[in-house]
Amino acid sequence: MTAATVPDELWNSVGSPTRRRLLTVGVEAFAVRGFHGTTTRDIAARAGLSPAALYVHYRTKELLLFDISRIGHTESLVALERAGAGVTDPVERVRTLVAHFAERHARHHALGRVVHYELPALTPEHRAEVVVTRRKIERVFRDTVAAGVAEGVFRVDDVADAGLALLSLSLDICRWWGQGRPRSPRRLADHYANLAVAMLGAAAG
Amino acid sequence: MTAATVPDELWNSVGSPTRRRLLTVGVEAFAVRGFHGTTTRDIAARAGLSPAALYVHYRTKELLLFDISRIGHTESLVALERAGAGVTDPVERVRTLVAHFAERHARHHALGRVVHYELPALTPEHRAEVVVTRRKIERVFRDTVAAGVAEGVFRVDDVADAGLALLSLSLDICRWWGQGRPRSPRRLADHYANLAVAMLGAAAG
DNA sequence: GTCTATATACCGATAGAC
DNA sequence: GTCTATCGGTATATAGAC
Repeated sequence: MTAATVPDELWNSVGSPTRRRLLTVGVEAFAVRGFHGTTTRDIAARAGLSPAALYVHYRTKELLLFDISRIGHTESLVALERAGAGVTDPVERVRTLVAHFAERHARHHALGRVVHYELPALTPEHRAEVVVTRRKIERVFRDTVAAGVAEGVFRVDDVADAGLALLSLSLDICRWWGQGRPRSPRRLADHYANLAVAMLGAAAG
Repeated sequence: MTAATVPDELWNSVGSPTRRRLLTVGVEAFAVRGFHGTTTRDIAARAGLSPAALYVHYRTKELLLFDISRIGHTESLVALERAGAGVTDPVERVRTLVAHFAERHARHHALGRVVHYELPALTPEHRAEVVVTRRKIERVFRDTVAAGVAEGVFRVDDVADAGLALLSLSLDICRWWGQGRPRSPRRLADHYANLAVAMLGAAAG
């Protein structure tokens, strides 16, 4: 229930099946015990390998975390941009982006915990690389708020704060999901989309 | 900048000065490196003690985390109830609660990261104990939403979801605070209070 | 209550055979 | 690419003097 299955489609860009299995069990382990609390022996055992076999695919434990984080961030940004493609009306765009991001963080809450909470465990260089993608995700939300304000359909005190608020709303789902609060990801996403639109001062049309 | 100072007032209920110092440096260390990534040697060194002296005050590393988590949760609930005491109008109550919780998670973002993200590192018994307090905090927000809906001043799809949304909005601040986004905690809290009230379908009076 | 010294266990990573 | 065996380092926690 708390330990969710990680969908294999996330690793479509990864050719090796063993690497895909390591990415999946890595997410499951890191999400529950954290990066430092997970042993390479545990990861290997979950993947059905000996402790040594891991190092053929990832030279260090941190490189496995980096691969998870890098792919997780990139796929998230690509999916977000695809969801919002062609949606120009600010109200509809906020509704679409928040619903997509919320549903994603409900369905992939284990991956969410790893990419959002294990960031400090990355080397400074690797962290800097994924932070670039994080900033792009934030900008998608902030630019949409700014566009709505410019068109006069949104009314907020501060565009940057409101953008972060949209992000927090959807992202924090990965923290509490699966702790005795059974919900439909789709319904939750719809509710949050409505909350988001209202939050920005637009009519709840 | 990222490593914030932890205010000593948080540990007013703790008599021993050495314990207070251990609680403070424990928060600082756990917030950055996580529970499993922090060594007892590091905690002891930060407190100006030998590695062995820690065990006079806390029999295990987990008991230090538990003390931080227990006090952090209790103080948070007490402060929240005090902030909302006497505020009965649902709109003003939401504004007050969200502003308080948001400002707290900005000022005490290190403590927030420990109590919210290191929960799985507690023993099942200790985790169960702090979860009781967490549920009470959630109920403060949810009950306020429910009251506003009953009075007809709020309009939401689902009371529980809206309550969690208020919580997410304020709580997630501790995740992104101090990462190159300088802000005034008070101003941010005011902005978020306005967003929260609007989110629930009330007039932004 | 603090120290130095250390027991005991485990961790990340490597060596070398197959 | 996987295995068994293991190195070297470090972790939590304890023993015993002061």
